[in-house]
Amino acid sequence: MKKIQKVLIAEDFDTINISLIQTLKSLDIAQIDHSKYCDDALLKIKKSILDNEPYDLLISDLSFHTDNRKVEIKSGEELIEKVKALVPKIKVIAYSIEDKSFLIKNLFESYYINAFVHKGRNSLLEIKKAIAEIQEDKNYISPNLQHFLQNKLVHEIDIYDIELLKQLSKGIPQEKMDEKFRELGIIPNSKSTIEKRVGKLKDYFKANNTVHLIAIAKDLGIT
Amino acid sequence: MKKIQKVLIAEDFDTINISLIQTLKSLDIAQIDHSKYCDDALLKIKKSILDNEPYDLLISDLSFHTDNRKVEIKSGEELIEKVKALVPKIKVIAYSIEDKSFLIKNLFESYYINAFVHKGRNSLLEIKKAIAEIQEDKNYISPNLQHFLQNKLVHEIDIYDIELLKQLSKGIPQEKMDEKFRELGIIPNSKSTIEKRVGKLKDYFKANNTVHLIAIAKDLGIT
DNA sequence: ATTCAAATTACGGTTTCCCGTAAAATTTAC
DNA sequence: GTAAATTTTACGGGAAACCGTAATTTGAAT
Repeated sequence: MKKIQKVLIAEDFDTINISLIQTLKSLDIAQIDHSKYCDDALLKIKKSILDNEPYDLLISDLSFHTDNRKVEIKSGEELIEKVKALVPKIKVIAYSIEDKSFLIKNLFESYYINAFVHKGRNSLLEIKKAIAEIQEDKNYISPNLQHFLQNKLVHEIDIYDIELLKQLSKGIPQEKMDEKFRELGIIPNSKSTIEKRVGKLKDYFKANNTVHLIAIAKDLGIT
Repeated sequence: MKKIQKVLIAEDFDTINISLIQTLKSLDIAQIDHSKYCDDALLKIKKSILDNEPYDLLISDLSFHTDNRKVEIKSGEELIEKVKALVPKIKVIAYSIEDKSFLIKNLFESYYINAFVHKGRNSLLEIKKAIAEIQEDKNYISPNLQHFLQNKLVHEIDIYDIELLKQLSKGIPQEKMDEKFRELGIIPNSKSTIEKRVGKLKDYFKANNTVHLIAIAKDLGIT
């Protein structure tokens, strides 16, 4: 219930940075910093801890373009994970164009983000709303994506299924998946079981074939 | 060689609109309008012609989110095509996150855009440069994408390939693709050619199999 | 019109995928 | 501890994908 006074923005686009900063200023936030690279953002977070002036809020994009600069942290998810590990109390708004249900649900459930704001036509207004909600210790998600959170589908696939989909989308043929799973120490790993699981997933996602299945999984952000 | 005085921005994100407008103002551009929907943008263009005060420049995004509003024009490409047909003299800057070589090449070659600015960490500076170049009647393309224009590989992926990838990711099996293509009036459509094209794509994208291929295509945003 | 190159189509053989059934192993229930 | 149920594994046959080669058609050049 503490007022948010110190905010860090992690976002690579200059255009978006400018507007976000402007918006945050209009909310009378005392200190607003920004980084165009995840690595920079993490450094700022670390420094703020050493200075004993931690950030109250991180607003982070999820995808960052690569350029000639070598970076350690490539995605917003990684950044969020590391930041939350360092400063569990920090609030996080994911601010992204992504609209994959699995991905968003996972951000809330595994990374404990506090808000997901969908980049769009009125997202600045939503950023303001999200900050207001967070100050009340509530979570926020853009209205057009809210239905993702009560979507049961996501619960019914487990880590095994996700690993299977990931390996398939990395090009491991179903035929060789038993070897791969043995290599990774995943059980069960017989050809037959793997075959059946793939079949179940196709059934579940109403996919005509494995190619279709992977296309669907990609759309949902599972892989 | 005429100074650009009247500009229309077509861009759905509020954040980006604000920054673009701010940047254009700093260039002393007399009139700056913007639309969050392509349809609106086209209407503004039409009105400007009727008023005999046509726009000198259109800065357009390529992809627009759909929301509950019903729209006629769904993409920046369509908008650009229609606008250039109405006002051949108008200059166009495509301002997008896209970095697909075939797409960009096609914008210059088929739609005669005058600049392609890649949304990124310093894109506002690039917008300024692009406008300066356009006023000298030159074209502009973001430095990190310049190699696309002389890249021969670009020719190796065309609309046919993209359609093929789309149908595969929609669940049409390769085996039945010949029927589907005949249905869609796409030629060539023999099993053999389709098989060879899929093979070429796998080769090109270094995919182990079709499942892998579609995963890669999804990641690249081709489908 | 003729020739030549390139693109398209046809086709056969091999591998992988797909689907059902049944045996073996593991878990659950009592 | 045993029986039943569930899960895992094995296997066989048909379908689709994969791969090379060769025949045919198309298109461009002259």
